[in-house]
Amino acid sequence: MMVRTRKGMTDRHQKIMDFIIRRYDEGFPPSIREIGEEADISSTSVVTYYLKQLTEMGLIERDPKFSRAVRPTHTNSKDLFRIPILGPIAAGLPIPVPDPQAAYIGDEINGVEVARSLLPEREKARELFALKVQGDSMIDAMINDGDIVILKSAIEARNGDMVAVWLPGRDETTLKYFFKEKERYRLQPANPTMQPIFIGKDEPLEIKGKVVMVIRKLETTAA
Amino acid sequence: MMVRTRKGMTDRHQKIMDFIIRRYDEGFPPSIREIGEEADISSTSVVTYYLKQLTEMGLIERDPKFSRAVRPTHTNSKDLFRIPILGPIAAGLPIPVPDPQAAYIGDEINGVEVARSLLPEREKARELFALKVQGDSMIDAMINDGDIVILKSAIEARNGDMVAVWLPGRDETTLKYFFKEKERYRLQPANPTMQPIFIGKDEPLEIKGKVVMVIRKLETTAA
DNA sequence: CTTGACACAGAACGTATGTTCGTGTATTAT
DNA sequence: ATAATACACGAACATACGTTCTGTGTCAAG
Repeated sequence: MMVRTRKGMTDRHQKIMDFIIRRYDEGFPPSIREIGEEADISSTSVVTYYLKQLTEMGLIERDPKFSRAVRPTHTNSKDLFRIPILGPIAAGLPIPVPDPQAAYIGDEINGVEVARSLLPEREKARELFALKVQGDSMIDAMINDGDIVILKSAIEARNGDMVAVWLPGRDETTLKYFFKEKERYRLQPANPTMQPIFIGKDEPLEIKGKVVMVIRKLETTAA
Repeated sequence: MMVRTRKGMTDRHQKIMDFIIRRYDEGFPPSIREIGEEADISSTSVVTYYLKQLTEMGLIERDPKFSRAVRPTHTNSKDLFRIPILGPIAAGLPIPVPDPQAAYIGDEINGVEVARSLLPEREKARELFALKVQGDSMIDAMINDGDIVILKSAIEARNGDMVAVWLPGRDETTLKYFFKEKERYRLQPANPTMQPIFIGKDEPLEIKGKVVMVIRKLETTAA
């Protein structure tokens, strides 16, 4: 005897889902009865029946500990990371890095907000920091004065990573693609018309972070 | 008889406020009794007494229509714009522009999420669109293959704006700083080592948008 | 000492809330 | 015809919930 198959995501599921998302965005989650009114369901047990299915589909979460505890599982309004801007990055300056002891609380002046969806998967906000480019010295990395560079803390890199590197022997900071060669490191500019830097393996080279993203804001004239 | 002055924002107000914000971020607003437990207040009427003051201070909002309807007045977690990526931008392609009739509903595949704080003030989401750079032809704009360019719809520009321009006479799209000169337009590359393009005022030139932001995501190798 | 406001407390109350139970119809494959 | 499941319903129930009411203690100023 074959079981009657469920219809999956029906219009009614969708209507309930939309309502839960809308109320979630408003900050006031709905009750079972309010969901029923929205979806033209007259019985609270039918609403519970649908909420159970939406839970099983992984679309909503409920918490039986308190009332009105129903929310969408995935939202895009909470996926906003605030990444601290630790300082400038320029050719002649050492690179600011995060202090692991410090807690960077949301600071309007020295931070940048980035949607989680723009960041690599599994990236944790606490591993990221930002630096603001000062001057034209990063042009070989196709990065302009004023750009914001978002990095992941790192002291090592793999071939092909773009890294922020401090070269103490040259008093120089640079952003380049990193490659290990047999006897040396090659730091390759993003601009293909420019020459790489070669660093002998006996020369000091301090990787401070891997670049995961660059943000460039352009000033537009007022309308 | 002088009125005894109220103490303003006390530790207890702050504790209640922090709890309301935390539960708001979790998507499950608290009840009066839960707030009381958090703030060591044994009476629901005292909680109501404090909530009334927080409301008067403009810090929270309540809705008597339903239970658990208390939320912070100001939050920054809703400031996330989803901007549609309309297609590619490359030198030899015409520029995709928004269809004013179409409604771009949140589409996971063809959109980019941007924090509102990164966008110019007064910018409305509906005026923005994004294009993905295809190929190396925008290098003179310091923009790489794969970068996402966010634009504001525009058919005119002011001096100094970076614009997306389609030149029908040359079958060419370009991103450059725009200047009006006496007899011609000058399209100035972002890279100062490169030469500008001059377009006579009798030549067709179609401005499609002003660049407000560029996002560059870098692939990092898996750890 | 008196007065008025602030801050706090508990009880009572009516309404809101979600779960559980029993019931019914429709669909599907055997 | 049968059995299993989907889909739908209303009622009952215990608990959750916010407001209102009444009361008390403290404090500052006259």
